[in-house]
Amino acid sequence: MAATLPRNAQVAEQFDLLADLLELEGEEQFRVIAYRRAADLIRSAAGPIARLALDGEAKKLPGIGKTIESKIVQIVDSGEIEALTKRKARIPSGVAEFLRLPALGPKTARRIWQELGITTVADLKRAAEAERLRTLPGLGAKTEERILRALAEKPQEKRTLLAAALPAVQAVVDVLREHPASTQVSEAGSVRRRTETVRDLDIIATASDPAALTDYLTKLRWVSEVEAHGKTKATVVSHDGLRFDLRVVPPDSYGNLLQHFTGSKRHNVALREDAVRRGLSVSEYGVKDVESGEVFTAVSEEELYERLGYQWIPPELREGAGELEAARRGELPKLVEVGDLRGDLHMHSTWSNDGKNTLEEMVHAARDRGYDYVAVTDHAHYLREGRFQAQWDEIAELAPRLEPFRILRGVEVSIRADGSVDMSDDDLAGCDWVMASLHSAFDKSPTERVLSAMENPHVDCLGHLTARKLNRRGGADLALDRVFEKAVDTGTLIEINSQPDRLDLRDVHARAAAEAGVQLVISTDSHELGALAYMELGVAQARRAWLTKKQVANTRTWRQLLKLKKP
DNA sequence: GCCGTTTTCGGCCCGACTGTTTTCAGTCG
Repeated sequence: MAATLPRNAQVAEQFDLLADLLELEGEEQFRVIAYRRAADLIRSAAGPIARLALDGEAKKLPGIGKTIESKIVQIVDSGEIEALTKRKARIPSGVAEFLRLPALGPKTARRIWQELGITTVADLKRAAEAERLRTLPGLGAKTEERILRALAEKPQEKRTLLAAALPAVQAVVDVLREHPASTQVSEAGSVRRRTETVRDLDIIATASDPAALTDYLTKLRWVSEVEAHGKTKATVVSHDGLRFDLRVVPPDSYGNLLQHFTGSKRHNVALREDAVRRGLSVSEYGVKDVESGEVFTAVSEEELYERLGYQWIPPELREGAGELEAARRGELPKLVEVGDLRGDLHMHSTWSNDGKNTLEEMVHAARDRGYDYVAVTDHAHYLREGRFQAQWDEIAELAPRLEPFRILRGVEVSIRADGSVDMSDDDLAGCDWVMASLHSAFDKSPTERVLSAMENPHVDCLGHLTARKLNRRGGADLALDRVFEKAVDTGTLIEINSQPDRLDLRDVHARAAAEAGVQLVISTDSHELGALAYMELGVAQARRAWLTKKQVANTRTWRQLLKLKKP
């Protein structure tokens, strides 16, 4: 039974498709939005939504009511929402694909289907080429052109990793700040919220001479393409393919605009809905009192949130996931910061074949970052036949010279297909710190293997739990709620891995883990000196997960941490 | 379809841009 529960992603996909099809049928907009919202919510839920629905608990989530809950149960029972099955029979599958094309919304897609009888993307292309779309009133040459251009483009470029976006946007912000015309410059958008990947990089500024600033951006050396260039707005693409969007705004509503362009969309919608209930209308230009017509503008975000009755909300929390309610009550958590970390507990050296720097170099670099301790966690399979003892000898020789900084004897073991780990109990018993990770066979009962690894009394922490790789693979299908429960029972810690393409646990899962009572560790899994700085990414992820210093084990001294972990 | 410090009915975020139009619907973020 439990093994066959549909994944949240599959459930969400059905609701999204149902929303598309209803929209094509001209269904009322708010029903459609309700399904899309539910899909969104389900996709980011940590536990299996199907189990909640079966228990009648799903409708307690905001945005899911009796109807949607019963539709989730239909998916469990018969594999598909009944209403979806019905509509799939009525609407050709190709028509829903039209909606993915720019400038093609449901109204237009429906007319193309019903009035021209076009039901596949291939036919749509042919019709556009034959200039047949413009026979419909309201459609013209430009629309045909746009459709053809979109179809010619390569499908779905990859999203930019935060690790690439962050230094790039910071560099551009710095450059713009130096320009004499600029007064205030800030990153905005998803990069400011520190989402794990971003599509484009938003920057907001105020300036004495806005046109001079947008002009300056378009003429910077590294700009390869100028997509838009006006007096208050410019979009440029860099040689490495990053898209920057600069908006220059009036100084007296800088707070309103920074808030608006930081998003997220979900956060802004929730904020505005809440404002409407209080007789206020919020836009990027100001807060209007509907009754008196008075408009309040804010020079800072702090002012704006205060006017609306909230604590200032850190950008990392602005995802419409309960932050407004918490901020209204003044109960936002004090989020963990990079400076809180006392040590890095996942790091490789040349003792692992894929490590680029020696143990000595890595350890020195960790100490230079100001940590109190570091765990050397090379891969177990490179430490056979005396090599483990040899590594310990090196550590023993090095350690006294660095005191009081502490080098921990660690190891990263792999969780095998049978749930055992690839190092003997004797060797493990000599370690200060043991990480256990999935490295292969991700589809072979991953949950049971992870649960079994946690039963091992030597395993202190799970590394990169789902083993996902951003832009490459989705990660193991784990029953995370069971994993978190077992982690609490056994006293096993769970890592937030800071590698740019891992960031695993992801934000919503880390939040669920902490809420379940799991202690988390933020570590870098460094294979070279420069990677130690990835701690910033892991911390950003932790902040998106609402984590406080207390919920992150390696904000403690090693002595304190010893009391938390398995004996 | 969801939801409730006016409401179990009647609301549901806001504005810009675009293309095709003579005043706006559709799409997008």
